[in-house]
Formats: sequence, structure tokens, C-alpha cells
Amino acid sequence: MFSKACEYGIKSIIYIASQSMLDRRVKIGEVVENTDSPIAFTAKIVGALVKENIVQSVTGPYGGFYIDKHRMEQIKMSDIVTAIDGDSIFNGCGLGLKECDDEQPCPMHFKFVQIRADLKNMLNSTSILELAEGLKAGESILMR
Amino acid sequence: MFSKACEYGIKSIIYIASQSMLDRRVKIGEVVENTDSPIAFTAKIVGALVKENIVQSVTGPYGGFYIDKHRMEQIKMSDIVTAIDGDSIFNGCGLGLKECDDEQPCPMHFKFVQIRADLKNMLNSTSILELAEGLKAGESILMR
DNA sequence: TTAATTTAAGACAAATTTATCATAAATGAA
DNA sequence: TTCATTTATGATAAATTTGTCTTAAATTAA
Ligand code: SF4
Ligand code: SF4
Repeated sequence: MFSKACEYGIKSIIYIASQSMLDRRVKIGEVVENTDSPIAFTAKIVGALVKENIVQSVTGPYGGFYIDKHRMEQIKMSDIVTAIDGDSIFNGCGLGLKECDDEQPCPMHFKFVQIRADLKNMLNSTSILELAEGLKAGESILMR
Repeated sequence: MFSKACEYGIKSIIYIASQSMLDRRVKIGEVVENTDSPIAFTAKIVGALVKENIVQSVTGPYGGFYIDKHRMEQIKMSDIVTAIDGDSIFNGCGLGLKECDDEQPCPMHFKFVQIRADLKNMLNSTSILELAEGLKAGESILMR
């Protein structure tokens, strides 16, 4: 479904957001301990999300990562996925054709577009706030 | 969505099936010309589908690949995908967790399972026959 | 039987993704 | 200032996926 980079990014974001709700900045070591992710790779991905202005960071002692509380509701899953994996999951062709076209459809076309639209819709309507709240409330987990 | 191997496999199967409806065996060169796929790699994938008994083959001159007409309706997209990519698309976790559990769900759980079920359902209910008929009738294409 | 053709199989190579490591830059405390 | 701490960045390495190439085995016609 998603790349490993995207998996780590999503889990990290959710964890960081859940802690930002408690006004806690978190270091990358804490993030990976709570998401079961490789530290160096994850640091690079979260760093990319900082560049994309999805996550905030502070260097030095007492530093770490956080997410602005007021923006959590605006940041959607689709933003994270797009920032890391690009838009291939939304626009890429399931059979590798160069374009997708209702007039000259591939054999799976009308079946694929339905699923793709559902996925797009789901990712567009799911906010970080919502996911982080569930985690904070103990209704969901990020590791097993 | 699918691996390249799976993309090539799916397109090949559909093309081979469409020709088998006309009682034509097709050589791998013809398959890749009509599916825009790399010849050696595709030959390996189609060969794997022969081992899985999804495609039939004959070596030597006048040889080639074909699919038994009577089985086309029974062969579903899910069989192809499983044969090439395994069951990760059906059972793998979108966030890379070790198991998926309704009791201890990941934050995306109930949103993901819905989409995954829809995809599973679609692939399970779509036969090679159906796809090949559309192609043969000129209602769909495999290259652009 | 011989030669041509085609799939079968496996070694090898290239490209991409995943992951690590070393060093630089920023920050804050003492 | 000095030093410890933490993120930022880029080089490098490992693993996986994608792809090619060579040779073997099977089949058929002549
Ligand atoms: S519907 Fe068909 S043509 Fe369109 S993106 Fe999906 S596989 Fe490609
Ligand atoms: S619903 Fe959550 S736990 Fe289950 S497979 Fe998907 S991502 Fe993993």
C-alpha cells in the first residue's frame, strides 16, 4: 500500500501529534521507540516533513519535534502521503499505462477508479488530529 | 498498487486470454508487443504463471502460451496477484504492524479495513474471462 | 536425424528503496 | 565562551526489485 518511508512517516507524525497535544516536544529517539522504526531512516523522513512544513523542530538540548496544535485538524493523511510518496497513489496507473482515460479505459478501469476514489476520499478526510486523539485516548496503538 | 512484475503479469494474462478465445497460441514476443512490457522479465513472470497452472505453454515451433477457455471464468484477478505478489496486498498491514487486530487497532484500522475489503472483493469477483472479453471487443486497451 | 524455433531456468546486472554512518549546524545551560 | 545535546545533511552501504543475457530443454518440420 505505502512505502516503508511512508509507513514510518505516518506513524511518526501520529506519535508526535499525540505528544504535542500534551505540549511535549519529542526527540527522534523517543519517536522510534514508540513506533518501532529505524532511527536514522526515520530521522531523515521526519526531517523531510519539517521541510514540507508539516512538522516543526528545534535543535539543541530541550529540542525535538512537535506539531502546531492549531494545524492538526488541517493536516490530512493525504498531505503526509503526498509529501513522502508523491501523488502516484492517487494518479498512478494500476497497470502502468501512461494515462488513465474514461474514453479509452484499461480493462480494469471502472473497477480501479472506484477503489482509488474511495482511498483518496478516505485519506483526504482523515486528519492527524483525529488519529492522534485516538492514540492518546488509548483507543489505538502504533506498535505490537 | 501492484509491483511491476504484477502489472506485466496481469496485462500478459489478459492479452493471452483474449487470443485464446480466438484459439490462437501466442509467443512471448507477441505478448510484449501488445502489452508494452520488457520481454525477458515478462517471460519470467509468465513462466511463473505456467508453473502455477494459470497459463499453459507449448515449446518449440508453433508453440506459445494460451489459457484453457473453460477455466477463464474461474481464474480471478486475485489468483494472478496472489501468484505474483503473494497475499501481502490482502493481509499486509498498511502501517507495517505485525498483525491486524480489531481489539487493538492501529489508528487507521477501521478506515483501512474497509478499503482493503473492497479491493479484495473486487479482485475476487473479477474474472480473466470478463477482462479479456472487453479487450477482444475493443472496449478496453492494454497500451497507450 | 538435423536444424530451426520456442519456452525454461538460472546467472548476472542495473536501478530503486531501505537503511546506516559521519559530520555539520543550531541551540541552550553552565 | 565552552560544552553537551539535538536536528540537518550528505555520503555510503545493504537489500530488494527490476531487468538482461546465456544456455538448456522441448517440439516440430524437413
Ligand atoms: S483505471 Fe486502468 S488506466 Fe486508469 S489508472 Fe487504473 S489501471 Fe491505469
Ligand atoms: S488496519 Fe491498521 S493494523 Fe490493520 S493492517 Fe491496516 S494498518 Fe495494519
